Amino acid sequence: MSTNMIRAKVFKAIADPTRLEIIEFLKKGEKCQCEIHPELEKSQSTISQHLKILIDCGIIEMRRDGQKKVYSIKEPDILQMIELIDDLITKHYSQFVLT
Amino acid sequence: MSTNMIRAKVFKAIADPTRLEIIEFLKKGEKCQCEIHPELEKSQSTISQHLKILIDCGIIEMRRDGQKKVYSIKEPDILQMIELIDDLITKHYSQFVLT
DNA sequence: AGTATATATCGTTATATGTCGATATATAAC
DNA sequence: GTTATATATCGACATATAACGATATATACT
Repeated sequence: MSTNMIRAKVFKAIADPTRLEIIEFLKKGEKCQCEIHPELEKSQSTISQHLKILIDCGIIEMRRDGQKKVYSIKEPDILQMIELIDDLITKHYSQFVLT
Repeated sequence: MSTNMIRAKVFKAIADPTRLEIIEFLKKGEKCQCEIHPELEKSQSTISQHLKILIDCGIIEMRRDGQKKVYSIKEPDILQMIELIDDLITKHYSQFVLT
């Protein structure tokens, strides 16, 4: 698999509104899946699959806590990436206004 | 449109191997479309559409030069984001090796 | 062992995405 | 104006993705 295919896979893992919501929610601290899916108003099944995608590319991590599985941000650089995207969005939109 | 939907849209714009190849090619300097599609071995139609996506989210920009349209990286932060992704990939894979 | 809670997986569906060939449009050169 | 080159758009197709309900599995508690 080429470098850019791997890169694309990781970017794709981030490039979804629901997964970005999960990342934002985990900024508040570690959360179990049973807290995440009611918060985001998505089915348990859906959240389970999104969490798997984020784990598989190393963005979040999981530990068991009894019956629960508790998720947290593993790679804080992800937050920096979201800030960079926000900067880009701000610049792009302000340019739209100006032109 | 929610913040995370906009963020997702921009991340999606980056999250494609062909578009990442375009970005890499443009690191060498500005290029016209007629240089890009033979280099990447994709159809002119395909490259045209990818360039539009990158322009629409403000990652690259275009200027006309006679018959040609010349493209360049508008937002160098994109390169920093790719570096962050590469770090994440490196960490994730090395962890796999260790465990 | 039996029940309750939490999570994972399966099968299905709707929509989005990437790609191409064919064609349309735009600019330059003659 | 005609021709050549460069780019954009259209229509079609294959594949990927996101979502869900239903069901299976795993853990904890009696």
